[in-house]
Amino acid sequence: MAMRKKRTNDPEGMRRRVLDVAEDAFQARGYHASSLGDLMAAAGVTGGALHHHFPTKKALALAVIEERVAAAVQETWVEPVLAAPSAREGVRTVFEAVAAELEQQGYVRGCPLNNLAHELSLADADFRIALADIFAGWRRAIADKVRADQETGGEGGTDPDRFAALAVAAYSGAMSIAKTAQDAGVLRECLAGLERVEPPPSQHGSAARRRRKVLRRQTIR
Amino acid sequence: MAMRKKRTNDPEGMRRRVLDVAEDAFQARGYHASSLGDLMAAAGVTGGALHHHFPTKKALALAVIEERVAAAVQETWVEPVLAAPSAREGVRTVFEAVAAELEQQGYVRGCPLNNLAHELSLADADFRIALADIFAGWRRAIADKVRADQETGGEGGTDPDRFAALAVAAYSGAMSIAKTAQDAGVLRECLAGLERVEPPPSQHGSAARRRRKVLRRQTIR
DNA sequence: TCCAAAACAGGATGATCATCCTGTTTATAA
DNA sequence: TTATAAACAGGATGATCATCCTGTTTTGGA
Repeated sequence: MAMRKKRTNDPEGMRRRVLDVAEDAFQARGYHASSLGDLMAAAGVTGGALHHHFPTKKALALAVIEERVAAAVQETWVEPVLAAPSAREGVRTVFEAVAAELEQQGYVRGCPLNNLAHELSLADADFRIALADIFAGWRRAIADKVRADQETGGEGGTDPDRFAALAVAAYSGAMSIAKTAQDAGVLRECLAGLERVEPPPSQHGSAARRRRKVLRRQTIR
Repeated sequence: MAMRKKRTNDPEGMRRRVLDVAEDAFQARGYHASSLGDLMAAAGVTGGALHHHFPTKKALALAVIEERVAAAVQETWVEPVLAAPSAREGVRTVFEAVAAELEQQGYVRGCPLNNLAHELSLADADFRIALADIFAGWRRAIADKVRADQETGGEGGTDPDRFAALAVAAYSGAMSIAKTAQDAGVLRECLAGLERVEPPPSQHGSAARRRRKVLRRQTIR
């Protein structure tokens, strides 16, 4: 009198479970070090099911990048920056929030975008382009926010693209160092430095004029 | 009348050839994506010889990190910064030199330290510590240079550790972005931003005083 | 000269891994 | 109800890979 086993098809749920464990594994161990067998076991999914939703490992990774990594950048960076009173304050908020989170959880796994970017962008053009798009959107969001600040009077002569590039690079690099040192302290140091870049509009105006000149040279590139 | 094949033992040369191809392969394809078979073929080395000099793949990677990656950071960063008139000028020199080199060779393979740091620092504690030491030495060299500048009168209130952390992070992050975008332009943008961090000592002195205060707060961390 | 250790050769091995394939079950629409 | 496709199961397969092992050659000191 063994119970009749009933199976229920749940394609979305199964796909989601696979993406969940893949996102986690790629983040923790990387793409090459994560075997599909491990993922199948962790997700409780058979080979047939996995292959049905993701015919190749590359397809799975591409989905992780486009659906999960992009969303992570959106949630941890783009949305907080857009919601902040200014780009500068948004950047500070994110740095501090991430640093606090890392310090509390006691270990640093690194930035998912950076981790995959290093391992995959030279390996495959599709990977590289998908990852580059995320970097570009991230930078554009910050630069646009600086431009919006400028139109409402704030953030005098700061070059939007330059500030965005430095913010994203400083964060990415700081996360690399933090991951290697397993210490989030460098994030706070970088934030402190970042806050001293082209300090907020002073009352003088001379600084703004000087900056303008260099900005034009910069635009040539 | 076939020639008698003569073999000549050359342990140092063989070890060097293996490290050469391993350094290159780890940089271009990463650790996991580089098989020992590939390395043996590229170096023209047999399995026995490889195993004699490097009993495991990990031992080989550790040697690459400690002997090659550390040396690369020393040559491209530490020595130029020490040789420069000031830390600030040294940082600019390196950024510009690397950007120019990347633009001329047409592609970006990324920073060897960063590439391996991302792939290996969570995988193995020995890897992680070896890589963290290189990061630490890199930062310390820049910070020490700032301190030396200050003792000879330059670089007023700039916090040495903060400046070093930001320089290293900005460079590492910019290289990540450049590698993903296959465009070194972001390096120049980050350098431009970096040069506007706590701008060099003005004649006024008011700025220096303001900076001092924040610097003290920073030291608490 | 002789001998022990280092240096090198090259194949064996067992494990792992991504993909594929043949079925079976479930859902959907006609 | 029935036909059809999607969803899932689970094993097969061939390739790859790091390590190991046995044997040979070279080297340097006694």
